[in-house]
Amino acid sequence: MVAVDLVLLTIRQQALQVLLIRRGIPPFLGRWALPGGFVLPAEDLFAAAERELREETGLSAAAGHLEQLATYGDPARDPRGRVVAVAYLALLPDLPVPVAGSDAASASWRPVPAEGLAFDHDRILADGIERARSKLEYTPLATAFCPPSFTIAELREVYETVWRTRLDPRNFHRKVTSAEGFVEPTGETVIRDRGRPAQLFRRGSATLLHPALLRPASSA
Amino acid sequence: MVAVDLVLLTIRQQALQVLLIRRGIPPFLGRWALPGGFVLPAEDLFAAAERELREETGLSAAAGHLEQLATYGDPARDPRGRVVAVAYLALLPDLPVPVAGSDAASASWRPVPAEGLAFDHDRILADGIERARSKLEYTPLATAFCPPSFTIAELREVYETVWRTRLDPRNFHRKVTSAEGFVEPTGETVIRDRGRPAQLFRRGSATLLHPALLRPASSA
DNA sequence: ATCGTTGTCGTCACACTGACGATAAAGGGT
DNA sequence: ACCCTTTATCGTCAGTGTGACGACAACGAT
Repeated sequence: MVAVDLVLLTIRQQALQVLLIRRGIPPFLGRWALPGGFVLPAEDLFAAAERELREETGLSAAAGHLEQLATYGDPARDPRGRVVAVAYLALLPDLPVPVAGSDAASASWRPVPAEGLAFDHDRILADGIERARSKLEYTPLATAFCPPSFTIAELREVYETVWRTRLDPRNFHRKVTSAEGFVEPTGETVIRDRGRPAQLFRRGSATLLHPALLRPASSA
Repeated sequence: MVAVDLVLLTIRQQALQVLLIRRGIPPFLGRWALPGGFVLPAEDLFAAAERELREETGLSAAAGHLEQLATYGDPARDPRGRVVAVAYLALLPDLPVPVAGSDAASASWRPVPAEGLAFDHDRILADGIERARSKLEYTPLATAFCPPSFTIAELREVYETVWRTRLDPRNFHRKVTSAEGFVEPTGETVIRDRGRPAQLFRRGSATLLHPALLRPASSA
């Protein structure tokens, strides 16, 4: 009667992508759906979300970020009967792992926006994306999409991808490095493709950004 | 198995208060608890929250503001067995009604912080208060605590009470009146206690404040 | 009339922002 | 070697929002 559904977001191939599973059984046979499953009788909700995350990706929650999103309880959301779904949102770095499918034969990363999902998963996904967009503004969670060390340009690409915007590299650099506890320099530098080598950074200790990085007004 | 719990906040007697019910049956007999109840088999979660709100206060959700807060599912949170609680947060104007107790004999407004509540209601209440504090920053929801028309000073008292801070009346006035769609003048004026008459305002149409009203740095 | 009280407008220095110029440090081609 | 392109990083400047606070307006009480 109580299920946990996951919105797993990552950035692959310059695009925001979500992990979806093609359903092998009715209802919604053959349709894409968010991964999820029922909560075990003596299991905490967060623990259930962590378990699903591990089953689907092999990752622990520590690698990225996992938080409760919202709960969906429309009596008609599941044709089989009353199922209340507690949705969790995860932001994950790009995995070399091509999704260790456990029971789900065909799981894969799909670009967002995705449409025509099973159940009310279109709305859950939309809510998750909006939450992610908004959290980038006032928390350092963009680093959850990055590997342990990264350049400012890579962090900027995260913002540009999630917000679907272009950001001025010079202003972005200034804001990120002046926001207390957002990123810390590792001291190393690295050459990515062309151009001058960039400094490497790791996540800072802040949980809230001050000042915040507000997205530009027009978000079509 | 699925319950809805309500965090009903209002401002009475210059203080932030929450509606609590003294439990008449075990477990936690005699302790204060958040109002709540089980979700009916064919009932939507939001509808269940609205129903509880109406039963406890006689108010409809339209009078104030009602939103989902979070879901709590620790297997041990209810000694009687597994109950997943979907918590809702409501911000309400000060009711002349002294709480129309339906089944709950002893419901009353209690000042926050309240401690020693039944179940995990201490945490739910704390989460609700923090959500309310934070929402005042970037939404016009402070008006949900006010009657249909109000003065800027009354709106300021809402902020001061919820944030436990003093705000400069002149700066507050400037920010509120310059934030697009926050409040609209009704054209009328009113004399409250002493001093110069104040203009009356009603809620504007905005759902997001721009620019936001950030709370001062130190929030003890 | 004077005073205390509350509401409203103005001023000023400072912080943050967006737009954009300038320089640094790499690789590629000739 | 020498340009040229590319990317990273630092600086500048005007506009805007903010906190601190002065000034005045409009009421009731004395």
